[in-house]
Amino acid sequence: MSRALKDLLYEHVARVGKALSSPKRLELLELLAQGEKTVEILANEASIDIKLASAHLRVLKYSRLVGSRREGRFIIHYLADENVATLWATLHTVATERQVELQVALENITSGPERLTAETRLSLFNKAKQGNVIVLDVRPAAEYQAAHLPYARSIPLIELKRRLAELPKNKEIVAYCRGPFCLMSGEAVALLKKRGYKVSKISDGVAEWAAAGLPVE
Amino acid sequence: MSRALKDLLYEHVARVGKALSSPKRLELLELLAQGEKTVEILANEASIDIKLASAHLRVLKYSRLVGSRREGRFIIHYLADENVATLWATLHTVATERQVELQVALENITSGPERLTAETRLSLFNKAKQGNVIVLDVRPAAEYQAAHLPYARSIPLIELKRRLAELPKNKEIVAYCRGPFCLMSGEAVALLKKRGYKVSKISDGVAEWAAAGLPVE
DNA sequence: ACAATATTCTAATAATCGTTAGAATAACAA
DNA sequence: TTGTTATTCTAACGATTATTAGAATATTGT
Repeated sequence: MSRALKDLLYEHVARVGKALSSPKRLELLELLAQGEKTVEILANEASIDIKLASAHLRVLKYSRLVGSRREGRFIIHYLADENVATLWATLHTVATERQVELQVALENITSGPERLTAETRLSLFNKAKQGNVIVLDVRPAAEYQAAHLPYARSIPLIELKRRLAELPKNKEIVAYCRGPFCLMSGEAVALLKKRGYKVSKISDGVAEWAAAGLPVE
Repeated sequence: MSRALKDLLYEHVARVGKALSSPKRLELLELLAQGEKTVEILANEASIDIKLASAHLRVLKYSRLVGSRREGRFIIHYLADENVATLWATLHTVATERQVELQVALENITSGPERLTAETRLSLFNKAKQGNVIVLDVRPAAEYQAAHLPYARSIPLIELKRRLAELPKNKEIVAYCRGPFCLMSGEAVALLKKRGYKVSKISDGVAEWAAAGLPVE
């Protein structure tokens, strides 16, 4: 009967939904959207036990959102394709739009109500192209190498203090990191502002940027 | 500490993920994407008990994907906004792309490998505009009224057999229903083909059509 | 062959979720 | 007021999931 078929179809989609139903798994997905990683790195970044990270990755693999391959002694995990990053971006966008509590919580990170529009993104892209603004990627170097915003320059947050000389004080700087839930760009802005730089931040990461239809490098 | 804040943020997004983690809730979401409905209608369409539908709706309301209002004796449930329908479309698209099992199961519905492309949609839109093709909406009349594809004509599947005279045999007919998981357009095609009509179907529903950036009426 | 490393697999427990049945509520109709 | 209808709320059960600890596996280096 057709009911059994329908149930089967929704069952399969729900498998993906289940993968998205745990906070820790979402955090892992966001991390993987920055580039492929080992379990250890994922566990450290998400502040959880390696065994727990492995268990969550198993669910993500079962839903086919994440794949893995062995490389020597390490097992590398990665997003199955770019659409998975887009799904994550769509999900957190809808969540932010709909949940006032989430908006309130986000205000602790974003100084203003900085919802990026198509124009904001495009104008940033053009200013970066013409060299009128420095787009600053403060994520770890490996993530910058995997993918980054166009014309972006990499100075990881941990190295920022000792590499201040690389940044000019007269030019506008726009910092970004992993996405709207990442605190790194906020810390970078705080540091740079104290030192007198003209700096602001955007909430986009590469996933959000790409989901908006713009190119990444 | 920042870890607590991060946990809170992902927690809130996961609330939306949880809403998407049950097959029945997904089916309810798809039904609501066709237009607002009472619990009784939702329960009947999804083949579940009213109490169970009500319980699932409570989860959907908690995640803010669904809203409700009282109208006399009935309580009407509806999607919180169009982005929720887009989220559903994105979710089942990614699921279908990633899960071979789902693709196999879908082959029982779709005769061919009919992934709609931007060109397919646009060419259908233009042909419909010029009257070269009849776009046939076989969903219940109320859902057609809530929203339908541009230039579409409504003949609900139940009425199709007795309203055959309304359809010309020399013109191309393209049927659609609620989306890729809905069986109605398939049944309509089977019926019409047997009677000698030039008929095919598309897997899009209004949610998929709108998510692709095309207009609905 | 043997130890070390990175990670998964298995098992166990507590917490959460899906589902059902029965009581409660809110609007309407007699 | 009393009954009827549509729906939610509460309580309960078994099924599933998150998390942790310990054993097992695959690869590398000695």
